[in-house]
Amino acid sequence: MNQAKKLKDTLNLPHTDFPMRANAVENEPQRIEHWEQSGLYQEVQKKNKTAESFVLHDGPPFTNGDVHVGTALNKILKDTILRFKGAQGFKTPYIPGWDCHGLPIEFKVTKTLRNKKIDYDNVSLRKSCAEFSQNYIETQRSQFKRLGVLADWEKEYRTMNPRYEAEILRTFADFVEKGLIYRSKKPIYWSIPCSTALAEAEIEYKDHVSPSIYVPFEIDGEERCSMVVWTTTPWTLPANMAVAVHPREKYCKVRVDKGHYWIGQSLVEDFAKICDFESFDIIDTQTGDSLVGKNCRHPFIERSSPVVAAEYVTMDSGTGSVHIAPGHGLDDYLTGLEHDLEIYCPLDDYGCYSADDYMPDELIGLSVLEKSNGCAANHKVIEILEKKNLLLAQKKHHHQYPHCWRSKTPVVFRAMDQWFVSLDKDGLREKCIDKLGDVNFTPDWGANRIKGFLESRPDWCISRQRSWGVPIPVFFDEDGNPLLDADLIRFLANRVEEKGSDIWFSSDENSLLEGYELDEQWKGKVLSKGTDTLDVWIDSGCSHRSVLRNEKDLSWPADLYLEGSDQHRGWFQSSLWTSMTSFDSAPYRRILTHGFVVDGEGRKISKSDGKPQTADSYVTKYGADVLRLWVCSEDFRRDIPLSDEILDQVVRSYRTLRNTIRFQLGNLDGFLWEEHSVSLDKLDMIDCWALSKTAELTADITDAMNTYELHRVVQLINRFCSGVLSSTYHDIIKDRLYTLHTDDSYRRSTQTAIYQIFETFVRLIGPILSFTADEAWSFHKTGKKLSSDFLLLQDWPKADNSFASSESVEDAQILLDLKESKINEALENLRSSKLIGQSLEAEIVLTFSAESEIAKVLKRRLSNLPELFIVSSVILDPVSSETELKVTAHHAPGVRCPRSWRWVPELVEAGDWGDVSPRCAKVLSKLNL
RNA sequence: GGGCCCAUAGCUCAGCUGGUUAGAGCACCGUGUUGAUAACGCGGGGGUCGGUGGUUCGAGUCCACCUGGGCCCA
Repeated sequence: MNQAKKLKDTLNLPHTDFPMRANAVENEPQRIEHWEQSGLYQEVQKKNKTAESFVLHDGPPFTNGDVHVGTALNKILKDTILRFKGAQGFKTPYIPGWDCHGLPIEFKVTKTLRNKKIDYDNVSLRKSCAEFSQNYIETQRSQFKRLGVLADWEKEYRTMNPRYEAEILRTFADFVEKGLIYRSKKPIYWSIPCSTALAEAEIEYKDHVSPSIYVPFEIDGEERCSMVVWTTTPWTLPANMAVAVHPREKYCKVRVDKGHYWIGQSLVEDFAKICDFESFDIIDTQTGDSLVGKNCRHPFIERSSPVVAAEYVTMDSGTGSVHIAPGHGLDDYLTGLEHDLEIYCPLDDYGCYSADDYMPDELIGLSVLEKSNGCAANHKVIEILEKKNLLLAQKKHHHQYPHCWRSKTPVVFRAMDQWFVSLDKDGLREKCIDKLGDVNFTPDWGANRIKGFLESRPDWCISRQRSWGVPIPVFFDEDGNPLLDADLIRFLANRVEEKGSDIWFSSDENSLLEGYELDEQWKGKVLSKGTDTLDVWIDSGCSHRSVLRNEKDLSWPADLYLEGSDQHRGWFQSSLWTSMTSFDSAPYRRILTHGFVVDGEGRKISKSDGKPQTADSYVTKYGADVLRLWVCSEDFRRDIPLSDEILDQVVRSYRTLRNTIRFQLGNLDGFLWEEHSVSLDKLDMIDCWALSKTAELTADITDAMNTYELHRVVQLINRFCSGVLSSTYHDIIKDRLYTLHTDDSYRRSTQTAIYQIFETFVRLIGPILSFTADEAWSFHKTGKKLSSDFLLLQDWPKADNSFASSESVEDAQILLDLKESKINEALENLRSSKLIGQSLEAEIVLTFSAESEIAKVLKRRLSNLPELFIVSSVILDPVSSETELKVTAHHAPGVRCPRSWRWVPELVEAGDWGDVSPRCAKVLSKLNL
């Protein structure tokens, strides 16, 4: 064996079994299993059992697919925050949930059943939906676990659980009791052949040719002067209740032989052409505003039709005046609400005009359904207009029109009776806005956003003509009068709690009501149960009640709701309404929102791009810790970009972190705290400095964590890792760690510091890099990959300020600043001149004014300087004149010690090892061999 | 079309109440080391702060408008 090899064996080179590469794809699942088998979640709860609690209430993801990368981001943020709070000593019960009901599932299941030609009724459809939902709960749960999410999975909540459903009904009962529930009409999509309501998702848009007609509405009290509307659904004219104009657009009064017409200014030419007017004059021009308030006469029904203002009126096509049928369109409906128009819809379930006081006899019974020979209702309406000479023009109009996904026929908008929650009764809306003042928002504009929604939303339509949901427990008598009774609903809620909401669908009216004492007025009546279900926003909006108030580990209100910013309109809002109604206070103390995952260009990610959307597709490639590090390195309050470039960068910084930890572990090999640690007041200068930097880091990270600025945490970690450790501390201490005697006090001093830095640093990254930190901790404590020593059971580090303003730390900082600026510059010059390679080959000369401040430091720390600057020797050259400190460097004189690689004046003999520096000789002499 | 929000080096982020040549980490280029080695050190080149106009002695930082993007509505 050659001398070099032998000498190398006398060094204390780092050694650890902590692998350089994570091999996360294989190792992380093992760790998850280990956590689960050890009951880590329960252990953490046990540790903080008696402490103040921090309740993060989980917003339930919808159970209709694999976990999306955005959902993964959400759960990772929650988990990171909870791990931090848990380490801080808070009791952090975390019960995840699932949102089960809703149209997307019902729609998918219905499609599958139909494709398989399986007959179904409400009960069997609901059973299939429940199975569908449950399947995805299993899938998503395991995908969440794979991300490292620690939770009380045993107690997870599902909105389809009977106990949960019962609380939904109790919430509804509260609404009823407070008199907030009322019945009113609202237009919905209706499929005539299927005789069923449709949701937006069940609509397919197809090319369609509709008749387009121009119809004058004569203005009351103005002879031969009309507003003119343009419509492509003539059959809705009988339901016309108003004519809308844009308040700020200009309108012209056009004079032709037949009379005068008000037409949007920019549409006059087109209009005249379409109507074949030979000539026309414009005799007046007004803004829409000044037309508002006029009254028109319906063209063929004895009814007036006021001119109203609507912002959505455009001058793109038509006449600038819009036919408003509040019972047949959503815009029309909202305009109707605004102007107190009747939501009039003279159409039965089969799409035929029904008889009432208004409907002309010749229209009654006619179908509005489009058949091969056209639409009977359209034909007749046009015929009536022609007869009255009120058809200014008629054309064919090609456009996209909604069709029913099942029957493939055009759907109609049809107002039907729905249940609403009155949001203004007893000042509910004001109270909600008011209570928002007690809620903290991160980012703070969240308050503004939710407030905007609260202020502007119309009354809440909570009924849906669906099967997969919680039934609205209402009965109707034979005249259609509803029986809506809070006590009865609570009675039914108790039954649902026992049997699930399926009983509503599987039981008849008598058995549902069995055991309930009806009021006198209802006794003996033939009652039939309603068929509507509740809006699913009620479902999830009740979670604070069903979960926070019912689980004994949890408490109400929650300390934190943390969801995507879309939930300002969704869950945050629905939860607030239900909470205010039942408990007169908000269910959360703080709302934290994150943005959406976008691609590298900042555009939304969509399936059509072919880029992966599921969390799994990333986890199986990069592992969970890299994904967690990505989440936490982004400022999640705005859009969160994700691209290969970004992930590559995250991977690199992960490797750096991992390697830094590995270096520390390697240098703690054989170090036993009880036996070898040095008392803190005896630590060497550079070790004190490193510990003071660690204390700063701890304070900064704790601060960033407390304000949920996780990206700042990651930046701090990275900077510490490279700036404080790799390029400075670790670089400097290598000499003493490797070359001094194992038990040398300088070496032990440094190991003491590393030990503390390691324990602090690993705890600091623990909430984010949960797998890696736990792995490192286990190796640190037991030398093994998996052990029962869990990082998560450790307390959050406290910033140790004992070194903050010590002379050692201040001196070190001055000297390190000098190193980073002038020393490195001098060394680099030497290196680029090919005079040295590694810096140990250099000798430094420092010329400085003897009276300067730095002179004192240099003199005081002379013996530390070579090590600090990583050179072989340092010569001080104090001068009496006032001069700026100057650094010169040259190749060190003397000979190179083959063991320490330092250049010394001369080598001494060290037995079998040959010639080494005196310092190394001393070390070697102490070795027991 | 409306409400809310975002826009600083190739990437991820700092830049407090407006004030010297706009910072960090990563990447890149060059280079050293081969005793953290599928690692580590040193050096260097990159932004005029999305655009335009304004307020001001002075603006990345305030105001207006515009452009691009996101969420939610229509």
